[in-house]
Amino acid sequence: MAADNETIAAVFDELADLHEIEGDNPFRVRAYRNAARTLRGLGREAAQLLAAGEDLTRLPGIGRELAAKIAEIVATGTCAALERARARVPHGLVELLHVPGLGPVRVRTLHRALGIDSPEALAEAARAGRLRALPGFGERLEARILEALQARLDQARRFPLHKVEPVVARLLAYLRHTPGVARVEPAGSFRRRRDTVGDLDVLAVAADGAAVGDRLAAWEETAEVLSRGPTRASIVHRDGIQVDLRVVPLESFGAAWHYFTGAKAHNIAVRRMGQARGLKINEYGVFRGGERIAGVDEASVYAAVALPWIPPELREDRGELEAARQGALPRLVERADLRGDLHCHTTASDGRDDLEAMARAAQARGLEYLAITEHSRRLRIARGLDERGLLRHFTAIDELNARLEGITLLKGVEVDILEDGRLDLPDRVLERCEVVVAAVHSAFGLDAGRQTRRILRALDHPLVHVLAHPTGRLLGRRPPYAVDLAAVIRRAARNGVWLELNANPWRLDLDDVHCRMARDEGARIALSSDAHAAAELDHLRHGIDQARRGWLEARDVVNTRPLEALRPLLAARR
DNA sequence: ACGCCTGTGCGTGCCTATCTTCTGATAGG
Repeated sequence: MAADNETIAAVFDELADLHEIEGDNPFRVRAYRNAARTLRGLGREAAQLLAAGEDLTRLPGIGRELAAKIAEIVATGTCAALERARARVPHGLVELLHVPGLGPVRVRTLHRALGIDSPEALAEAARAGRLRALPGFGERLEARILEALQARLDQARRFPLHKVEPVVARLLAYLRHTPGVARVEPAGSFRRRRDTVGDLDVLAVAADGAAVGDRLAAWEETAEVLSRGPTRASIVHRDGIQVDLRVVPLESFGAAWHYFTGAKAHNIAVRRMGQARGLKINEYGVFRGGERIAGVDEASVYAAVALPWIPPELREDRGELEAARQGALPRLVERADLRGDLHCHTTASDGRDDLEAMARAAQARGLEYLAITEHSRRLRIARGLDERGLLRHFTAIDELNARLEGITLLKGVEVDILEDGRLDLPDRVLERCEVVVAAVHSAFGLDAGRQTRRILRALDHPLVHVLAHPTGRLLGRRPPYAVDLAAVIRRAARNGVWLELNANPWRLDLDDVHCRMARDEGARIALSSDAHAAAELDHLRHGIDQARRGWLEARDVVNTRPLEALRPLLAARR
């Protein structure tokens, strides 16, 4: 199958690294990195655009050369320019570039002066004390490099958002109890609610920045202090994540929060808009000449460039500034918009709570309906139900519904999509279900062609309402299976099948980019908890985070509808 | 390498803090 956007972006990133190490024109390096970024945020497969005969040079930052390379990579998986560059530059140097503290200048120095071309050789030289004498190096850097190599900190690690939430909560509570600290807020990708975060950014308002830095360094969960100055400090948390603290005076709070929230590309775009108006925007405020004209809150920063405030989840420079300028920002879906949940399990298959516990938990969370969707027979490990088991379960649901008030359980199933795309239960059973959720739980390793055909076949089944967790990924544990998601989204839109945004914080697929693609293609989203216990109904809020990053409004999410409006939609598939 | 303007060229996404260092390199959004 044709190379996907991630593959193309990876080629461009590597080209950027290689050219940077060679000391090539920095603008060329940036062009490669920009192109990689454009592709990752594109929301449509470049291969598809090419197949449709579209002109890729209309994409920002893609010109004749890069468009030709994209076509080459789509066809062959690589490109001649990459192979040539790889032949010129020892492979290990690219790895060296990703060691903290090393950039292109120092990597070149290492290679030229000492012949170092791999992390192993670097570690050996550092241990022998041969780095400190090099220009641009010193004893401290030598020690830090050795440490980074030994701790394998050179491997970029990202943490699932929900794993760092408790750390952030404890950190904020701790810093807020510091004398002289008026305010402490999270920023960075945590505030933008990305599904994974690389580090934690925290902003504090205080007159004495060094004192706040000292306080962070003294935190009982601090494992190591990386740097400390009068306005910023960085530490490594005992769980391995880096925490960056920034301290500003009150009048700069909004400008600093905006700066520290990013994304970087969004900041640059806003600052450019400022430039065009003769303004200078930095983390201390918005300045005309030497005069501060805005910055106490975020809204004032945006207002200085004639924009409304933009929700952090949208700040990726993926069109939000243009939308804001036109007054066309989406009205993002909120947790309170959800009226029901279309995917959960009970003790009847692999859940931990029974029907009644799940029903009451859903009601307590303000939901009006909950679809009970046990696994089907094929999924033995989850004690999947066969026809008899499922119909007996439906009887229990009917009985419970007769007793319950204020919450309605819907009779459903999460039916396995078999390797050939058929479903794990016969139609006569599926016809008895009010909600049919179909999902892949096996044969993750199929090639993209077969996996895509398999899923498309399931989407063509007239009794399927929802495609659950469309990529099967588990953050940091299991990559998405190979599937042409653009084709899946188009077929779902055409057939009126809903795509799930699985709110389990390890899954969160569809991801942000594909949620937006679905919206643009006219496919609807079912935002579901996939709860295997009553408490996991709280996972819905993680799904909301991702949905907002995907520009989704309440109307794009089917389970924002009240039950009486949903029932006809469900019935329409019958 | 892009993109704009032009005519085979030229300028090129922002701005600041800290350290590794010494007038720069790296890192951060």
